[in-house]
Amino acid sequence: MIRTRFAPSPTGFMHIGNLRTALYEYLIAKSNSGKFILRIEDTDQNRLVADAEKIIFDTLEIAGLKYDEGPDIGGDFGPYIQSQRKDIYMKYALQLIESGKAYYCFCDKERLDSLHKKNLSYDRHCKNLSTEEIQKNLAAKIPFVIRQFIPDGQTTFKDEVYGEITVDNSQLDDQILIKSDGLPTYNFANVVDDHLMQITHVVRGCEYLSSTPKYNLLYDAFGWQIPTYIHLPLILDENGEKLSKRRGAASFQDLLQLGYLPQAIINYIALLGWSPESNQEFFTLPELEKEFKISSLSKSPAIFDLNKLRWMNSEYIKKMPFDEFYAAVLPYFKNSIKKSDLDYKQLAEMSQTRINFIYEAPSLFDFIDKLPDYDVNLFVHKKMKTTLENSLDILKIIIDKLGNLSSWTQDDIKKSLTDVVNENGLKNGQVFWPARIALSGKDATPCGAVEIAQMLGKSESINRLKFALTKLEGN
RNA sequence: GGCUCGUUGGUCAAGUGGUUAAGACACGGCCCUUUCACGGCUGUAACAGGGGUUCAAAUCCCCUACGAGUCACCA
Repeated sequence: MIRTRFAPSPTGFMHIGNLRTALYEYLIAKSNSGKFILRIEDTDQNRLVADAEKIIFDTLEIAGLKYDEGPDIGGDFGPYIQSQRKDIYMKYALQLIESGKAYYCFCDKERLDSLHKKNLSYDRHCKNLSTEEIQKNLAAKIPFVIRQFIPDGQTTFKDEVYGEITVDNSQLDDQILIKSDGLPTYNFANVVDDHLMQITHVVRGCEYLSSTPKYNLLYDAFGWQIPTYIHLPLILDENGEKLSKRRGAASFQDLLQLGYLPQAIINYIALLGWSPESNQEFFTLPELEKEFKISSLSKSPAIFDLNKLRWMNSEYIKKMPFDEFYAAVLPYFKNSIKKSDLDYKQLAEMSQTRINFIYEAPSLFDFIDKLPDYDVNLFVHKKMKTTLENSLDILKIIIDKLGNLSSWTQDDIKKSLTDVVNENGLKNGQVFWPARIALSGKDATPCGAVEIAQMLGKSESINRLKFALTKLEGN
């Protein structure tokens, strides 16, 4: 059975690249009836952030990535938090020392720094300490780390995405397995846990590609079975650089805050680095589970295009069942529009195809509370065949006609305006265009003159039409 | 710098020796329409460069260029 794991370190926010990794791990497991496991990698005590775990739980929850085992729900291979597994790693590290695959190192920081300055890798200064020296140092409580001994030769591994990769072991440092605080390094904890948790497919960003040989050397040193590796290409920002907080949205939380819908985000990032066999581009999570194939993962990095995400978001808004959309948008209308006798349902209907984000809906109707300052030239429209002159004349007729209306329904208003068209031998646009401009003061509105007049009410409508008259006359 | 990986339109991408080199976003045009949006139709635009192999190369090989990753007691 396939088992994958998502192993974030609790840094306090969910990078979009990490979320995609989690998504693919989830999909690889689920598309094969496997298990998806969550493991928290908190071995760096210097980077602990409060509530960071909660953000991970919440993100996966909102994204719909349900894990089968994890810190908060348990499982047969716990604990699922690395800081709670400290003793396990030490035990395995000592086992490697026994078999000569690892060794104690007592070198201090100054010594290491000086090597580093000369661009040298670790010189194995402590590799051949005698047993007595080691015992003496340990007894004297000299701080130590445990290093992996990298043998000569070459290491080859196979990645499902990148194929076979061979690296000369001379490129590899005798890496630290156990730090001087007694906690394991990421690489070591990762190998031990993936083995103990019976992870079959190791899925991670390709920044780990070059350290993979070290992993294999560890698996070999233990005599453990090497997992299937799946390295994922990077996600870059619009400048082709790493996604960063500075340049806007780098995290899932940022995107949510900007108004992107979780399903739209998931759908979009699923397509960054993977493509389906068909041309389908809208996927629910269950559909992804069905369609996902490791073989159609891409090798080259992808640029995160907010533009396309925005489009996808607007598509998700359009697809929402109306009641759901209405419930989501209603609070925004109530908070942002002062006029209270409005038919919010109608506003919602008019909004759904016109916005990229739910919160944008009220701004479509900003002309209701206050007529904006507008340029008189808005009345001129070539295609509508309107000019400053005929707009003035026509508006006079409209004011007259609407002023005589006793009932102010959309049907009544529409009939009146249509009458103006017919009775004066005009084109629709010649009446409706100036009316809408006068009523809204905007060249684009989410509805026509009739609806706007009805929303504003009779007296406000007449006022605005008369105001337009003075503008045109003063011209 | 060493090592490793990558390179199809502005962006995401299909493509696994023979195609008019898909599709989507963005951009332009047209239609629909009392504006805008939606919807429909349509246009511009790509195999990084150079050598091979082959009857035939975006697809295979080599070199170059460019980009990226990595070389920590970070993950």
